[in-house]
Amino acid sequence: MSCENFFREQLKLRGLRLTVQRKLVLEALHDQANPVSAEDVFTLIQSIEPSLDRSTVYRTLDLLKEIGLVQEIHSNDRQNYFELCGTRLPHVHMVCQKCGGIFTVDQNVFDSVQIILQKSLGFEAQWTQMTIPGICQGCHTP
Amino acid sequence: MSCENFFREQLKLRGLRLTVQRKLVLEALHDQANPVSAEDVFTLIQSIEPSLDRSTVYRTLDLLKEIGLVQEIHSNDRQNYFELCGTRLPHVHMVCQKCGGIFTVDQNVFDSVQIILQKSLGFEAQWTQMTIPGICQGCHTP
DNA sequence: GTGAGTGCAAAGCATTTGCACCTTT
DNA sequence: AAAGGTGCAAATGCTTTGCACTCAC
Repeated sequence: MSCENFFREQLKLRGLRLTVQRKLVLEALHDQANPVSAEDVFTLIQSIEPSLDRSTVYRTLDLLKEIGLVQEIHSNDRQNYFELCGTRLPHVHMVCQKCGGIFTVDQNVFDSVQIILQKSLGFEAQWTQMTIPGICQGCHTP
Repeated sequence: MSCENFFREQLKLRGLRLTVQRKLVLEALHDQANPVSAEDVFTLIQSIEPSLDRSTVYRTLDLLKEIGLVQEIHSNDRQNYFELCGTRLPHVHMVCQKCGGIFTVDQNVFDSVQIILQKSLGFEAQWTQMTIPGICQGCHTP
């Protein structure tokens, strides 16, 4: 797992340590196809290491974010989601407001809008860090 | 104030009532140039009507959202923001991840992307219900 | 051995809810 | 009079924090 080596390296760089808990969080994220909430990560690890605490999950997600291994996705439901980055090309998430289904599109779909925002406002949009709400095909015609 | 008439009309349509509190919330929003948090609304009204409760603010904002007079903006700080939108065309919000500044663009900027998502995935995106994270001009070159 | 990291419990904070009383219609 | 609306207080849910103990280095 190249992620883990990179993580270890970055930790050493900062005088931090690679613990069992940190490995578990990284692994849990690595196994997911879709973004997961902190609670999801917590639950996933529960079965392997029941003693792990929620606060450790939060602290580790924060750390991973800082290092740049993890992206936080701001959703419109209360909680935020996390995703290991680097495994795929940058992509944008959509969430169906009815069924909760998650869909993705390639970031380049937004290239034209990106340029408009850039030129008109000087705003550099970060598409990969958000979730587009909407209604999916299945829920649209029930 | 045409907002209030529209509000009154929509309330009647649903068998709901126009109360002093609801008028105050609408008024408070009407006076703001920029989006405000629920707490802001609460504070603004405090000086006029100190007995008004936070929960009433939340309930009223919810109601106004449902009616379509108010748009909710999901920011990156903890709290969300609200904005009266009956007076303008539907618009999309952007939040600077550094300074927290809120910017807006007209919804039609997204027309082309809307069609792409629609045709390729059958996904009907709801642009006005999301917030685009990014870096604003001011924070980009400090 | 030393300081970073953890679990635990408690605190924060924005928001929501249950309920008895009040007010609009 | 009836039903919707409000204030109050308590609860909720996600997240953060303080602290003493533990463990990676």
